[in-house]
Amino acid sequence: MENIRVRFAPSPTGALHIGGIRTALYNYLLAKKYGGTFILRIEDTDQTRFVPGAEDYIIEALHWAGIVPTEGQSFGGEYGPYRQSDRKAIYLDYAKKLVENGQGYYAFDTPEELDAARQADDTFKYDYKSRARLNNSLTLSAAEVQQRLDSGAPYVIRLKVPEGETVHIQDLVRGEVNFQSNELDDKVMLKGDGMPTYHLANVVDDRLMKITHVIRGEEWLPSTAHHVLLYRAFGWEAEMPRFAHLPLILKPDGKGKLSKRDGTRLGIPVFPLSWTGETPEDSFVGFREAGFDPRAMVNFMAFMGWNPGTEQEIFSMDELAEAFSVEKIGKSGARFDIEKARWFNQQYIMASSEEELAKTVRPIVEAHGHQPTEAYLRSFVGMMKERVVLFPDFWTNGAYFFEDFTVFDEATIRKKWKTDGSRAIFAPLLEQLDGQADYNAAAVQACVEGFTNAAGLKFGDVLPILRVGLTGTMKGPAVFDMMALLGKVECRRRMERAFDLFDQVI
RNA sequence: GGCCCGUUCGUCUAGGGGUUAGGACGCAGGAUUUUCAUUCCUGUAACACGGGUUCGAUUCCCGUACGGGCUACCA
Repeated sequence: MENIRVRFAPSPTGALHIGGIRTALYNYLLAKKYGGTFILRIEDTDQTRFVPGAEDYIIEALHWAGIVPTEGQSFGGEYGPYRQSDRKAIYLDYAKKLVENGQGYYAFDTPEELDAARQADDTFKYDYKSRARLNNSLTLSAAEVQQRLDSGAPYVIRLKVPEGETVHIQDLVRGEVNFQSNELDDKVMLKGDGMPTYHLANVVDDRLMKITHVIRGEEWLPSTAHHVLLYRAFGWEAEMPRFAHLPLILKPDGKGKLSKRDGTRLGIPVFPLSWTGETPEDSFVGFREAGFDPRAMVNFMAFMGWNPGTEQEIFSMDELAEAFSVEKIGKSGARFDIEKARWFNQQYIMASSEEELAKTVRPIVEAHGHQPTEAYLRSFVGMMKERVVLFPDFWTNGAYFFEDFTVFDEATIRKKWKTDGSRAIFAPLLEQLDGQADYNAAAVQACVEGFTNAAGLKFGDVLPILRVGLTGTMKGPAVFDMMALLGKVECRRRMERAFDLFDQVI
């Protein structure tokens, strides 16, 4: 395959759903695999649904995910403009061409009239039958049509769907799909406000931008028949792009496709980035803010509906592009499973260097009022990285590296600490620890072992006291490693504070 | 309702006329770690149903059921 040109064409109506990210990803992967071009086109033809900030959101989300366009809105290129509202005149030309060729016609029926027709008959369709009795340039005289146009009366341009044909679609994912043209309605191509509908704009732009593959969600499959008819009407059918319709992403629970509401309802992210809408109901947390590594999100999304056919699970973007093929895209909907996403994230965190992790974790720690040295922070993330799933877990599970604990594991202390003697027993340990010239893990361990043996205790009597005394919890990295990082003075301070607490509380 | 698409463990999926139907997540148990996590081992669990075709269907065909999408001057 050569000169692959694919596009991701979202509508800026709000935050970009995770399904959109996957569509963008598959397009990107195909382009990357064959050295093609990945284009971002903004489909803002519905002025009533335009949401300020949505375009910026889309671009930022793509950058964050590493699915970066090589051409398109805000990325430049020779086939612009890439925002459909900036291409209005182009669509008008093509819509008129349709009328001139006899493949389209002007229609003057008002939305109210059409609503009424649907009210009267719920099977009403503006099609090859009904157009003969409706208000359009097929039924009106040429003079009357011209008069209406001249008077500035509102009109739309509709596609004149041919009668009695079978439209064949060769879908890369689904194989051959057929539609009877008699089932198809005469879709509006140019709206009353002069803007094109999705169908016209999409076909015209894909043609003008030399798109070779249309990879989009399954919801577009039914209207693809109209698109094929449109290519035919313009005489472009022979160079029509190839179609690939992706399976939908389904709700984690219940039935139906994943919706933005599922995120809030289940407390899981279904958007790449957080979005603040006008109301709390229209505001959502993103994968980024929830603490996901974008590489993990991408890896996870890649596997929703596609599989390399091998047993490898962890893929970098480069590996994904290498292994990707449209033929391996599945046909059935994939249920969104946040547990799997969490597993991927854990894998990526464990595989990350301390340097990388420190960079991500620093802002989290600083948000809690601490400015650790880089060395300290790196040791910290190194010790914690096998014990976290999401980035915020570093703080949630490891705050004691930076400040005193406020609650501690009382159950363990009750078992191991005696108010009438433990303090005296452990006092020598504190002294011996203070005597360590080099407070490294091995030295501290040797010291603790020496104390344990001399006191006739078992490791199991001493370690929990140290661990809970230092951190408040029984969960965490190796005690001696933590002690070495905390340092002699801090350990002594913490133990004395803990002994006081133990005596008070137990 | 009409048109279109789909259906392998709870989930993501591999596979494909004759297989012990494979992997991953999750869950359960065990080993290691005198913590937790990691790691390793083991277990759990699936071809929607009914007819064909065939020596043989989970795999091919047709139905049914179920699920989904579309059916706007929204994308």
